[in-house]
Amino acid sequence: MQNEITEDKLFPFDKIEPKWQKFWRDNRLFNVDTANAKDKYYCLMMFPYPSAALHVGHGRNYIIGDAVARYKMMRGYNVLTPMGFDAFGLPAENAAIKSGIHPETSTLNNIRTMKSQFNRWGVEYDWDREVVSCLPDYYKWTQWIFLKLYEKGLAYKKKAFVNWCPSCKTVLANEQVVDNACERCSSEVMQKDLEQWFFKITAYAPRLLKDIDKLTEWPERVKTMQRNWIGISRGVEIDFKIDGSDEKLACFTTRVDTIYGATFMAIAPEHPMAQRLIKGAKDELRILKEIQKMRDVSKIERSDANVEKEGAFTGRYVINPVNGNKIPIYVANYILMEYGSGAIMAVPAHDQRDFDFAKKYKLPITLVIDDPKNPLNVADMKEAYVEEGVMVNSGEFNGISSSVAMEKVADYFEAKKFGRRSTQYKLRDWLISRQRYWGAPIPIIYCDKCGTVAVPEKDLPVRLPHDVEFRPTGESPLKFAKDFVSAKCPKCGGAATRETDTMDTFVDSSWYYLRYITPKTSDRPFDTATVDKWLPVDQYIGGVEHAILHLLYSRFVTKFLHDIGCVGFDEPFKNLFTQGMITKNGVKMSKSKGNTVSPDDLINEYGADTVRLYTLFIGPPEKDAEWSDKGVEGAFRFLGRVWRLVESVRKSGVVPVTSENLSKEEISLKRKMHLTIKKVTGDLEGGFHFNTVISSIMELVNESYDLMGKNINAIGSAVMHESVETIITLLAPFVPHISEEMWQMIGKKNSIFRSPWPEFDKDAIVEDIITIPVQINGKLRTKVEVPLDIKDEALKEMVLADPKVKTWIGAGAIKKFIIVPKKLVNIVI
RNA sequence: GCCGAAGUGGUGGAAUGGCAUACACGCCGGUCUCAAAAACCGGUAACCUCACGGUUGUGUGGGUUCGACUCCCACCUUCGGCACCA
Repeated sequence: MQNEITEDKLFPFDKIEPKWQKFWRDNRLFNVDTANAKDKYYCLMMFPYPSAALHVGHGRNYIIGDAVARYKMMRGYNVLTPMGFDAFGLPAENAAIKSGIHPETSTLNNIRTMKSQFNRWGVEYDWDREVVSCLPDYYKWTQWIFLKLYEKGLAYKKKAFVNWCPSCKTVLANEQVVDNACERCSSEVMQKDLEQWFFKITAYAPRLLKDIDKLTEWPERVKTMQRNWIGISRGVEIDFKIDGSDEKLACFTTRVDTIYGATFMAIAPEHPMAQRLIKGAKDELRILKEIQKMRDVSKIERSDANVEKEGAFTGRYVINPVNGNKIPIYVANYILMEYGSGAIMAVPAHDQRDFDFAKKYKLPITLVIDDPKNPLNVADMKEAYVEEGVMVNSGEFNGISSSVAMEKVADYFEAKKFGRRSTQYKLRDWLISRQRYWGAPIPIIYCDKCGTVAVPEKDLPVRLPHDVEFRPTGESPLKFAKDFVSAKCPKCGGAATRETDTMDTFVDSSWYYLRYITPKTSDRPFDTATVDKWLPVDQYIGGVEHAILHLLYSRFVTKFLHDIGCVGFDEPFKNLFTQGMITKNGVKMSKSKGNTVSPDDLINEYGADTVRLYTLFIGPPEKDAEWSDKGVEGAFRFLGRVWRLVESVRKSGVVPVTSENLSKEEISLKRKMHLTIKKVTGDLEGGFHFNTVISSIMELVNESYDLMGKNINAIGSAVMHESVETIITLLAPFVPHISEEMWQMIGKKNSIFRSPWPEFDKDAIVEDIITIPVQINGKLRTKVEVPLDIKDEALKEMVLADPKVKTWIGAGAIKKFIIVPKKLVNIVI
């Protein structure tokens, strides 16, 4: 690959890189004293699951983070950039079932491998703060958070239909089900009626939604996803009196304006009143069977919009409060028990689902909102009219627009006490139980006498036993660990048993960013004062795949900790950056697709700086990008070019300090240099535009070469020395090893990361003579060179005297003469 | 269906009301060399023209403006999220 002749043209990355990696570590460049540091900057990357080997696609996240951290360091901040491992979870356990290697062993091995990969990338962290979620000194505090939630009634156990992955043999949170399939293994998810632990995240739904507005520095798409997931609906909850009973049936509607058009009621098959309503009906048994049939279909299957609507008449009626009409009550498969009150008023004329149902069961359809443009006729309607319109058949509300009626009817309902305004959310409580081994045990004890008892804080952690048969059976493997299960009741001291489910790993990852601040505290999860000093996180960087799960759960846990006085802020992440993924052959890089590119091979061939530079140059970092091996070579060539430039300038000898009497070319290079500083700094401050940052540094390198080509004596000039120094400094955050080395080559003693970022000089950017494009009727025709401070009149005269302009104008009359100062001239003829 | 993001050379992309295609990849040519590689220099949107130069051109169709990749309206396509949520 590298023959003798080319050898000396390259830069010796294989020597440079280990040298500086050691230097940074020996000099503790990335270690921060969180208690005393001023001008803090908390740069956080989502901590990874420890997997066997990282590919260049994974690398993007860490390289971006490292570049940000190093840049902020050069801007004078005390940058905290910690790293840890989200170390509990299914893959290690599944691998263990296959290979027989204990999850702890494989996890800790993988962590070691990953750390050495970070090291080779030149990605540095404050390793004194490493957090590993599967170690007892960490999960002790995960359990502590559970206990605090339990204390406040926000962790509770209930029997519920839950998502069950038959392959992973565990339950899943709603957030972990994607297209009816397990997020992890893609098996089709089933429903099971199980008793499980939940966190009451729904209690925080209004705040989680409202505070999204505070997250001004989050990507819009992430905020939208969270809004959709929380899913707010405003409407009215109506109490319908059941005919022949004192009982009421509550239902939620967002379209109270259509109340006069309600022609039937529909309740979910699971509705608690269903059994009672049908009691005594003459074909009670048949109805019961039909309801049972609906319940037997899995909820997920049932919630598919394409499933045929099914229903059964209960034989009972409710009274419509506005007009006293008797409305039949149906049990229907399209009603979800979890949303609203599990019952709806059906308005077939103005809701497509109700329309379909009414057509099938031949129920009446009453039009109450008419289309002002094309008046409707029920007999001709092929689908529900769901738009706004004019109220008809609606008593005193006739004639007004439906949007106005929406409020008036709601007011009327509240005045008459028929119902009340209400807000509903789609968000469901967070199911945290898992019937698996490799997770944090839920700190609960069951006593025959005292019932469910929380493990006292002093007894934490509830240790995960090491030797357990963890083959998945559908029941928690811990159930079969006798020593683990048997416990003393903390209340009465009697024999009791432990909860054997473990916690969802998203609980572990919902608070790790707090632990980094004071990672060694052993009497509490973190020190509040220090955490309040460092958080919210200044910059969070990670993949968009966590837009809902991790980011929503972390926001919830932070708000909870805020409410119990453990932290002073209620949003954990001020700035969020979600990087795009790296594709190869058009698809996401992954081991299963067989299209991964190994960083190790590339680092051996080109060095880490080349891989880093290419990764940052590949495109806008928030967008997906296609990996190109040719592009890597281009990055490598560029670094070689910079290296040779620095070498030539260094060899040229002592720098003349004066920058007076500069040649025209030198002035031009100096201007370019200051423009580059301006552009690079602006592009970094205004977002992470690494691709344009690098291209503008390339331009400066090209111009420096141009000057050398034009004037060999320029190599030794002050301007050239300055330019080279600037190039090295601007490149440092991206290609740290070669930058440190070149920095030393030009005689600097300090680490470049303890040297200041360059400032641009306004005066050096100003040009005396500027080129002004001249347009005629908006089309570029020529350019004129004029002094910067030329007066409009003089400019006009000069432009009109230009022979090209004269030709173009010809005999035409000038209608307008537009001058954009220092930018452009446009003549309209 | 609803919400969000995007659409620019052969390729990745740059320019957010003022010179479209910076920078890089690829390709073509030159210098050096016995030769090659590397390096350095130059060219590279399409069409017309020997050339000078001109015309067209940022998904499509309209509009605003002296001037539009950029703003407005309508649409098409791709990607991502949500979806029987009353």
